[in-house]
Amino acid sequence: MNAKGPSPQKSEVRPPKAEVRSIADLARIAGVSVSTISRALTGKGTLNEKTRERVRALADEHGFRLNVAAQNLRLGRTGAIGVLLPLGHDRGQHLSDPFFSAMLGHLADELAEHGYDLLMSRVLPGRANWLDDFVRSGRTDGVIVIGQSNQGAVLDAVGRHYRNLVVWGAHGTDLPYLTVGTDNVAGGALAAEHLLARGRRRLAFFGNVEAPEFAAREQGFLAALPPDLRAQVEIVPIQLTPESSFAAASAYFAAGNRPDGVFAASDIIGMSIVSAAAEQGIVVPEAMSVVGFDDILLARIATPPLTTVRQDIAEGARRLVALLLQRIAGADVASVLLEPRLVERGSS
Amino acid sequence: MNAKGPSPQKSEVRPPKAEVRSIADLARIAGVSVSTISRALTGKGTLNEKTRERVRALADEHGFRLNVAAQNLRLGRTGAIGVLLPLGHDRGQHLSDPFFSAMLGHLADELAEHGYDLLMSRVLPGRANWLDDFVRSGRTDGVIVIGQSNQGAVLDAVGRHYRNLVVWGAHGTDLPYLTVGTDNVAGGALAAEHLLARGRRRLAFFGNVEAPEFAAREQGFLAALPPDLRAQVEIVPIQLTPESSFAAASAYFAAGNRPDGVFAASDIIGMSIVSAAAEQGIVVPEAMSVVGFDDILLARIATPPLTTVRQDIAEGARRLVALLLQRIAGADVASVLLEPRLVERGSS
DNA sequence: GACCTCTCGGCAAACGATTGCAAGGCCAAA
DNA sequence: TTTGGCCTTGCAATCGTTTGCCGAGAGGTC
Repeated sequence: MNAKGPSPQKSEVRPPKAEVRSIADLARIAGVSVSTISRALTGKGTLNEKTRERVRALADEHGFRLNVAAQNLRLGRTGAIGVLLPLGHDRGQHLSDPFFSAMLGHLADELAEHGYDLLMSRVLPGRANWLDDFVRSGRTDGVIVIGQSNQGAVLDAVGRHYRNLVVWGAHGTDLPYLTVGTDNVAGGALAAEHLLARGRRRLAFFGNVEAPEFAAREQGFLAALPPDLRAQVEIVPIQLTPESSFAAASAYFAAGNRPDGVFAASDIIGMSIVSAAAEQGIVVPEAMSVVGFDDILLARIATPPLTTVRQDIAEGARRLVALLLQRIAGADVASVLLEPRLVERGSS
Repeated sequence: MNAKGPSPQKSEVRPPKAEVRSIADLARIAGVSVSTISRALTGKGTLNEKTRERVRALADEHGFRLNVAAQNLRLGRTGAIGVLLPLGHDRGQHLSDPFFSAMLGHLADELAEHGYDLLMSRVLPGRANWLDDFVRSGRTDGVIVIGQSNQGAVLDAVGRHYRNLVVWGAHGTDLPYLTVGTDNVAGGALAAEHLLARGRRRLAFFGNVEAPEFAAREQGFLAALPPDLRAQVEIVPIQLTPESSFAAASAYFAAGNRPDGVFAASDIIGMSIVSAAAEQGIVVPEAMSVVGFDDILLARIATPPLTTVRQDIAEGARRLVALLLQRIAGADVASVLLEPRLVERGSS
């Protein structure tokens, strides 16, 4: 149990001396009024430096911290930002995709840096009011939705009367809410150009085009192909979970389909394809090139390492938070479109 | 933008009629007192059914929802559970492991099912008081810590005076806090037995033994080996991130080491090893068997699919939440130890 | 018609903080 | 000694709910 890494530094963790639950309790002990305590602990207002020090020491001694809930109620804010993941018809579906969890991690860091808590909520299916309900409950000062999924209508409706809403996803025209997202059309084009440059001609696209993000990737992919090839591209509808995408890919190859170049709408789908292909004796990259999308951390340690269209998740998270906080502050801000980048690895 | 999947069902999302911010506003409009509004909307207390319906309709009409913050303040609770991930000296480190994100997703579901929000917080390194501070701020009704990491001392100190604390991790004796975790020693033994059964004799363990979870896996692994083999096992210290584990594995193989059986302390490490081995021309599973730990979703779609010691994450999340809520309710509960299971796949 | 019993809904005090306003203390200048 | 000004700190209202207590009617019975 000996700490070897980051070890305890500042002060010791110690048990409280007496039960001090509110500033009123502390005021009694200190022999001052509650306002003095408040001013001492928040640092707001003017107060004699000695008094402030004395109160702070006393608070420390009793292990007292201001109650954030009460503070927030009084200040008319919550100090928390909601992060919502729509489309969870399968438990764990979205979070199973490392892209989402990476995004979540970066959002947590970024929000923490700005003093906000991150209130996470998976959205259960079927409730049309999920977003409206969440917003109205007043639990957070703003909302970040990761992925438009097929919930465009809901986002539109809420975005029209609720301003503190930022969505990760495709950049539509005239959306009533802010978006931050990768240029999926450009990303699809990158994949197409790369497969063409590798001499691939029998092409396939694997992805679920119900979601606007994926639809844009497909569209960009097709648009960048010469017309004769474009007409022959096979579109394989596929779900996001590893199991179902693996199963679909297996079935596809087992049916005798033999494309020589595949663009997968996500890295997870890409890895499923590689794995399914291997089982059918199709060797990647010799017999078939596979290009993914996202550049999740695991893409590098896949076997073979996955060529992919990289989205800068960290930058995305930074922009999402920045935009939202500016909007909360009342600033006038615009949506952001990030440029994707092709990362060539062993799978193509 | 046409919704195809779960489509809007119940009521329409609509803008509010007038500015109704508090039950006082609504009371004025309805011509009743605030208590009546409260009773109508919460369903608590007795109220004429007709009045209740009338108030509810009016609230709906104006898009009014009770302010959760105020409600919680009054009720002396927060309605939120904190989920903390310690040891984040590398941004995104822990969340990059699908194990953590899967756990997080299941926790979110499980908590939502019990009416709690999930307040997520990555813990920044170096602050010895991180947990104490968080607990004292009163932002949540309870805390779930995912992974003991090297923070045993901190957990001990806080656990002694704060009861609503549950930790995912190793099951120590006489810990002052509740734990839910897999029997890591048994898991290590499963891996050892499996490698022995495959006829492997030149064994290696890859993992970071600073964390008690991993140390227990190593210990169980070693204990299950015959003494002569045990003495020859190579212990390769390795970090959790994909990049660093891949780099370490690469260096290890490049140095000419050629074990024929490897036990990796996590699936991510296992996949890194397979990938690094492939680069050096070591064929898995023919020349070397690899066994991972966790059974993350991706283990199935790895190439080759990864043999691994499965932890039941969903069950773990369920137990974590159940234990915490029982404890919050004042019940007397005990820590839980889950049995791991070996899942044989192509990598061994 | 008087009295009792219910049922319904209003009053007001909490929950734990923040903050505008003003009172009191202190010091220096007159 | 008086007065004015500044610095420090206290008073009390407020944020939006919940809920114990109690009064006012309604309805029933004799």
